Amino acid sequence: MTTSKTKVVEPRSRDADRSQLAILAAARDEFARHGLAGARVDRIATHAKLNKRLIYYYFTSKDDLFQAVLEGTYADIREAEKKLHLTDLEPAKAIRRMTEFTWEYYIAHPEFITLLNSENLHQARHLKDSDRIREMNSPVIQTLGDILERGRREGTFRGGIDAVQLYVSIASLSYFYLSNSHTLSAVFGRNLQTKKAHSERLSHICDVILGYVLRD
Amino acid sequence: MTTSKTKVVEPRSRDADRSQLAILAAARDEFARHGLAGARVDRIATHAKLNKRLIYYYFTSKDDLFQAVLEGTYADIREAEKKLHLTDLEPAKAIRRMTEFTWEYYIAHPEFITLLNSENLHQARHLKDSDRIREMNSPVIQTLGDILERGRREGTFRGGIDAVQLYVSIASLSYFYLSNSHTLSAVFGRNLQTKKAHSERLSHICDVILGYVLRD
DNA sequence: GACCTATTTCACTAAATGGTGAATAATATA
DNA sequence: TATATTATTCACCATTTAGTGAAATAGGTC
Repeated sequence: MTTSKTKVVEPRSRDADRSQLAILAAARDEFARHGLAGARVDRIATHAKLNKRLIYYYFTSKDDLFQAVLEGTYADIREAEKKLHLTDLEPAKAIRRMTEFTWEYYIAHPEFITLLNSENLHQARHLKDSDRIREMNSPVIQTLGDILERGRREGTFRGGIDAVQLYVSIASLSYFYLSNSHTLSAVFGRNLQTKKAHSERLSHICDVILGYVLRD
Repeated sequence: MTTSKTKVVEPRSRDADRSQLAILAAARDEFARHGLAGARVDRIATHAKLNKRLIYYYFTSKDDLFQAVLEGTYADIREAEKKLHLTDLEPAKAIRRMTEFTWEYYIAHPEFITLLNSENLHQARHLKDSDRIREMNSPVIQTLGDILERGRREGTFRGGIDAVQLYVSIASLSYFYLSNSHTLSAVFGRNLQTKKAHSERLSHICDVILGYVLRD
């Protein structure tokens, strides 16, 4: 219940949280577009509609800001992963669901890919420095292990599959295609970013993953 | 047969070809290490042991130099691909050979990965501008199509496999692992760059690809 | 040996860039 | 209402960076 004064409806002119979020959003976009070295702090300030000095007030340095952006990006994907209820599904369905989720997440969050590429160019320096990220261990590996075990007992899955290897492979097949779509499109002379190409790719990926996991 | 004068052993003090090659080598290293925006022209000059002005004399601009580096990088992999004689092998062996080649090429040429990542960050701008690269079409897709057809006729391969999709998948499984090994190692708390981890990965990749290609 | 041209060095610049000290204004607090 | 604190603006700087004009020099050619 707010008072009837008009002031209340208007956004506060000072709001530390809002400012930080605006900086983080603008920074995520800028780093995703241009990489760490190519990103411009001035441009981040402009897009956040805030004074550049504030960026240093809240985030100390360009590198620290990049780290904060990475932390947010990891927090987001971990959050999305938690909403997958793979345990409810039968093994083959669960693997398919997980594969489709991965594809769709990368499609919906292209900045995730370029940010990770940047971080790997820098040898995961910021990630290693971040306690927050290291504490956010993915629940997916554990779940995937359970599903594989379940499928093997049922007799539908082949045995001896390492959950980490499979997880990396599922990610690979989507990530590489989307990350390198520009060069691949140019080299193959065929646009890989159409709706049709996307659905063909996802279908192929599911065939590869299930073809591997399912017993002959 | 050279004369006995000591002078002959010493390198020529002026040699345009040698200078260009030295610049290209230093540039490839610098771009691979730091990306396009992070690369420093001064550093390239220092490492090439040549005056910076020469870089602009031969390559006009930083972007043009990057394009030249990309051209060289693509020329190299195309050259290596040509040496694969996949047609001599039976289908399953050929697919395995191709998969192992891809893995080993990326291992031996880590700069290939970071350069491609940079180029994709820039939406393949330089590649699209380069007639040289667009003329270098990979023979591998054609060969792969032939192998798939052969395997299907023999009855060992499943039908309906698209050569481009398969090619991309083979590349994906190696590329993603190596490109993202820093963040993956940190997240999983396990070093993915050991000799053992490498051989386990390659073995898994072959299982996935052959599991998909071979008929049940 | 003179001359020409391709190659290389030198000295320099304009603009951009990450970063900062200090003043100022809004808000919370007493 | 006075005061302390937090958030924001302003003006500024030292360096770095891609890029360049012009002079010098080496080596082949006549």
